[in-house]
Amino acid sequence: MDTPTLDDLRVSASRACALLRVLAHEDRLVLLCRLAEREHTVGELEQALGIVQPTLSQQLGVLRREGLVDTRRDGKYIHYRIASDDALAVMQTLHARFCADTTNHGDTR
Amino acid sequence: MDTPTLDDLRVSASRACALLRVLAHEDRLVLLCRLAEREHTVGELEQALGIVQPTLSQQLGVLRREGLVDTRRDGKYIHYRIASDDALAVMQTLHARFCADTTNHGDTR
DNA sequence: AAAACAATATATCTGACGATATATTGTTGG
DNA sequence: CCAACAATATATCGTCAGATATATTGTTTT
Repeated sequence: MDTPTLDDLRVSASRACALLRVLAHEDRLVLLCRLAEREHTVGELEQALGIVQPTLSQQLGVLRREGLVDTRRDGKYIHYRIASDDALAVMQTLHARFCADTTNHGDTR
Repeated sequence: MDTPTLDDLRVSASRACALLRVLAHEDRLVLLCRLAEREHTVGELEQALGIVQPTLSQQLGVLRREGLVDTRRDGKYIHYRIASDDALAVMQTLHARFCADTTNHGDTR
């Protein structure tokens, strides 16, 4: 468990970076927050988050292509849910750090 | 501990997103990996990572301005170290997910 | 303490990528 | 076949990364 080779590090960093690039977008992050609770239809997300539908669809498309979410069609509606454990793990870390309990204002920075 | 208001969510997402944008860059990620072990001088980082000095200095500048690293001058050399617990927490999550022990190839995706 | 040298930082420019908005097309249910 | 919902295509625009040149800061030697 010592320092990895530069190549190994680069390979891991490249993969991690690909995930981070998808997460580093406020709309997508908020979408994933909601989806982390439970699955949602596009219409629900649109209403809950106030994102206009085409924008929403594009960002959902990014999440789909990158494998962070999966879809399920139920008649007219399409339900989205989180599909990536990696993404979920990062989301949980972020939640603990940035959405922590507002009663506890310990500034651990 | 139920669903936050949209405003709260947006505020948290905005802050988290700011961190993610800084992390979502392969060179910066690799830099932070090395700095997570111990502090390093610019010259050490340059040699260890094969990044040309001006590029390195620019990325270190980003990390500094965003408060992810801190510096200490020792004569001719400037030592960099990680300064943000938030960044460190995300780095640890990423390490566990993407740099896991190569002997254990469990694909938990 | 001044000159020469080494380490680090900054400025400027160019090219490429990513985001947004608008328009259009596809699909489902009645 | 019409209305509502969702996805996609396209054009425009801004932002960011990388390269080169240059500036700044500190150290060492005399």
